[in-house]
Amino acid sequence: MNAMTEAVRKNNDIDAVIRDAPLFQGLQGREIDSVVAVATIRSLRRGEVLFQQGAHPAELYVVAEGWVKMTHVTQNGDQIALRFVQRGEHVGGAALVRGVPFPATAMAASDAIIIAWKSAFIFDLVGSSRTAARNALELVGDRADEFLSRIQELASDSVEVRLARHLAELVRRSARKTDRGVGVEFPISRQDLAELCGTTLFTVSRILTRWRDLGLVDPGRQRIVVRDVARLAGLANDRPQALDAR
Amino acid sequence: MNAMTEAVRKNNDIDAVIRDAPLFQGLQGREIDSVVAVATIRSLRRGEVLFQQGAHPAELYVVAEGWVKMTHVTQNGDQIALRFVQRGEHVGGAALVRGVPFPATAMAASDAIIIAWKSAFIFDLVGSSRTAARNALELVGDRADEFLSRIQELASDSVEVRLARHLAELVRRSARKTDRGVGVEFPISRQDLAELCGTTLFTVSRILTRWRDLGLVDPGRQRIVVRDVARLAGLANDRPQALDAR
DNA sequence: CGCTATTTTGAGATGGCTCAAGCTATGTGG
DNA sequence: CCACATAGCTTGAGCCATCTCAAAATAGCG
Repeated sequence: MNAMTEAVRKNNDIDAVIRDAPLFQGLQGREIDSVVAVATIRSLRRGEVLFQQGAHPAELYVVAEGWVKMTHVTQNGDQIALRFVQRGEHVGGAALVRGVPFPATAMAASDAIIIAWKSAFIFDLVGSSRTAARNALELVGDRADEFLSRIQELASDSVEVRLARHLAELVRRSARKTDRGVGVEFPISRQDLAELCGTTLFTVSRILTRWRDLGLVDPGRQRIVVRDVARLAGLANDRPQALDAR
Repeated sequence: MNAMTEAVRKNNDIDAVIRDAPLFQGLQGREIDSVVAVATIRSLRRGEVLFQQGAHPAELYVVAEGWVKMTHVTQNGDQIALRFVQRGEHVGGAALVRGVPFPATAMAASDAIIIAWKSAFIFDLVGSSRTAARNALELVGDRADEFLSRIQELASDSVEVRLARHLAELVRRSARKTDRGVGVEFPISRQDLAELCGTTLFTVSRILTRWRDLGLVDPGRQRIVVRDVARLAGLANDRPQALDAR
């Protein structure tokens, strides 16, 4: 594939991501065309920060390629990983449409490509399109739902169940499938998993070691492959018998 | 005060609550008048259920008098108290404007008066009024913020800090001030507090006993009076020295 | 090949949970 | 108006999941 066709493929690709983005669902004709027209692209290298917690949103973002980690820092200084955002999803979109500061910092978890729109353009859109306004409400609502399920977890599940659930979710959304199992497709550390589950990296490490001995996962340095998705999902649903030998 | 003037007072009162309700903020003239016109009133006795978790919202509610407890039941069967709703606040409003099932059950925590609107009317309003649409977004966004702060708490504060924070919040919103301190103005059990903090009634009981010995609170059967709001607030901000003797 | 970040493992401490038992307001029926 | 029933609360004892801190092992990377 030469440079030219590669560029064309990329454009089509980005076009598709834009048209499928949650905030733009259902937009028609001129509206969606103008959204595509004014989109800008930027690429991030792993570790680069897209925006900081507390900053005022100036742009709306969608991930076109790669993964972005959203981290919230509490008053006590503890880090919480709110979410890993993948291709097709908004980053910080709920804050932007509400006009409030970002509640978390967004950092590229892998090299990534981000699509961006100036906030003024988005405000116009949401103000003028009933469909976009409804999408904005849904976006924020989904965020609330997600938070509620985190509260449930923290209030009533063990660390092991929480880890199983988040890991199952990550591999469900990941495309890296091998004959040996399904891997998380970006580098993720024990610390990252700990922040996702509200625990410590030590506890995560111990649990992964146990799961490895049971043949559930194949953990590595910044890398995890789930060898038995079904059993992991069983654990995630708080069915301890998922750990029984087969 | 005779029955007639009492009825007039009540009406003015309810009128004021409606006009100040979050979803109706900023509505003008005919719009707000029609909102007032079609409002219906109902009263609940303590313990009565307004709606059940999982039900599809048929009406929008605002509390005109009393308190309503929102309880979410997890898959494991654990109860979580999401929030105690007071006069002027919506109950289940975020679910209604989103058109999703109620995430929690609403039960009167004291005798209460509720103002209600048919959901069709509210959908018309939110669909036709830009102001109401923006208010809906804010309502849902505030819910998300609230949930995020619960996640923070659960992930990084001790039970004692969480209890201090929720109790401080309750008395901040409560109007029952006496010379002996500030009381929560509706009956609230140890179990209720435990559900609010994600702990057990035993742990709550122990902490309250300790606080009583320190002169911080005056706990009773389904009743709590905070005698030193400032020290409690200090605890809530995770400053252990708040417990030092004075 | 050595440096450094990441991970594992160990040992010990502990906050909060569980369960059992007893206590005390409050309301109720006799 | 008393005695009893009951719901709510307290207290005790034991336990255990998880945290903390220290140290060693390992794996990439420059």
